[in-house]
Amino acid sequence: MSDASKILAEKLRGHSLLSNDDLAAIRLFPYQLRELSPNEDLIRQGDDPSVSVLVVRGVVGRYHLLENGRRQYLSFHLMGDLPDAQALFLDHMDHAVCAMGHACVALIPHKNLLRAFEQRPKLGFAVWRETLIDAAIFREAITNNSSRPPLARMAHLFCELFYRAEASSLTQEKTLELPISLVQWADTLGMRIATVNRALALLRSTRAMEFRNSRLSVRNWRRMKDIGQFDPGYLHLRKSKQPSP
Amino acid sequence: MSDASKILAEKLRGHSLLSNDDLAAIRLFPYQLRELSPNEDLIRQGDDPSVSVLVVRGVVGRYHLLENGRRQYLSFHLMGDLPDAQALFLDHMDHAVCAMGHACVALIPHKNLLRAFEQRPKLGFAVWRETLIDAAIFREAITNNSSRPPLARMAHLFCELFYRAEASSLTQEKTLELPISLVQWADTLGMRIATVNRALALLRSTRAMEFRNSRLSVRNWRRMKDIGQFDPGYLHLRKSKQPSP
DNA sequence: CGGACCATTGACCATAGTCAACCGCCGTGG
DNA sequence: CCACGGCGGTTGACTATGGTCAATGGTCCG
Repeated sequence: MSDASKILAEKLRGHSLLSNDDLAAIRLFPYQLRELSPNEDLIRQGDDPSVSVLVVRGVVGRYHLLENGRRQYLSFHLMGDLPDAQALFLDHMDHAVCAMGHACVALIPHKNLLRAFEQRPKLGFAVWRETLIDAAIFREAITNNSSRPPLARMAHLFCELFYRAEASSLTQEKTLELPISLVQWADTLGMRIATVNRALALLRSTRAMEFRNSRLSVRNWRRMKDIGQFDPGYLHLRKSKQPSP
Repeated sequence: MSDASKILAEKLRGHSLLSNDDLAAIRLFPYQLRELSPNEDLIRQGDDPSVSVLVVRGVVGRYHLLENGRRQYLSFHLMGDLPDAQALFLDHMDHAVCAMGHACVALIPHKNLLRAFEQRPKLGFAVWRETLIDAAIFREAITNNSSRPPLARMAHLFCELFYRAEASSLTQEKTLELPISLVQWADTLGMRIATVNRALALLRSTRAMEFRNSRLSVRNWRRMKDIGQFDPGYLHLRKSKQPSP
């Protein structure tokens, strides 16, 4: 089984039960690998891509471009994520997708995915579920950015990213590589760089976690969860209910 | 064709092309009507519903319950919306669904929906698309609440609701019934009731729009769009591309 | 009639935004 | 080789915006 197929299969198996036939169908998807430089745009607002993106390595982000030229980052994606699955069924991108640091993605043609979903509805349901988890993450971001003070807001986002990374075995020694600058955290959380910096300093002083040199280190997960008021339920990472019509 | 089926079909036809067989399948969905009082919870956080909700009349909202007991409203839904479609594939609700004013919903069993989606993938794709538009609305809410000042933030939300209502022919004489109190607007936009009130007063003074007695009246759509920096692209309300595998 | 809830307004204050200066690092080019 | 410039991060001082609190009035309903 090729690399990208294995990554996709692993990801979907994180929440969905797939039959051997489903796995075989995944194995048949053709794809093309693409290396990305830091900050490189993969898809722009308004595009209508004909391939889907699977993150193979690194971190990919999605963002809205604002009238004043600034960005609002919407989400970050790690290995196994499908950051633009919605393009399968929507005719233009309402946001852009870019690489945060160096990254590698696999591009899978829409037509192969769609054909597989028609023939194997359960496989489609698994990807559908993936897009629904995506939406749950957006909902949490609304709440995070709208109703938590700066410290908790940063902590919550760190908790989420770390938790998701652990679920995909992407952490090493309680640290996670996140090539995201303070300006970018600011443009994610709806704060200013100064506030981000002060929040980071405060977090460091709690000894719960530390972000430095593009690495997030977790020192005390329990305390970190408390500070961020983090409850991972919304990530729906256990096996979810399977449709049994 | 029964009422609820007609409403659902109309909604899906707003963005998807459906065959006569697809429409026939929709007509076969059994459902139960339920009347809701203002503020009545329909689904609670943590529930695992076995029926899907279709809004038939009134306004329905979704919200996160916060640690401090306050609410963060995530979205509002008008006639034709499926405010909990994600429950089809996720095993517990990460948020609650409630009626904002008096409302009426149709409850459709998951098992009928899922069986139809297996037999008629295109029908499933249409509902999938619906959930993807939902996600696009969440993304816009992130941006709205995180990076627009109070005045623009209110205006943007009003624009979105009015635009969606017009698309479903739910406005009368440029006004829209929205049984949502100032506290609830505040809990939606991440502001305080005082700020909401001042923003509303300011909006009134622009003569672009007015919200009073649960009614939103649009006086000057062009100016309103400008104030809210509103671009309806993210609502994906034209016919979207159809899968042709 | 009394109480609850919603809307409105004013005065005060705290928080985060703004602005500016500075540091360290790195890559480039003289 | 070093000088330079740019970028990312850090910090301090000031300020403006929006949050807090309190008081008032209106309306609906029991």
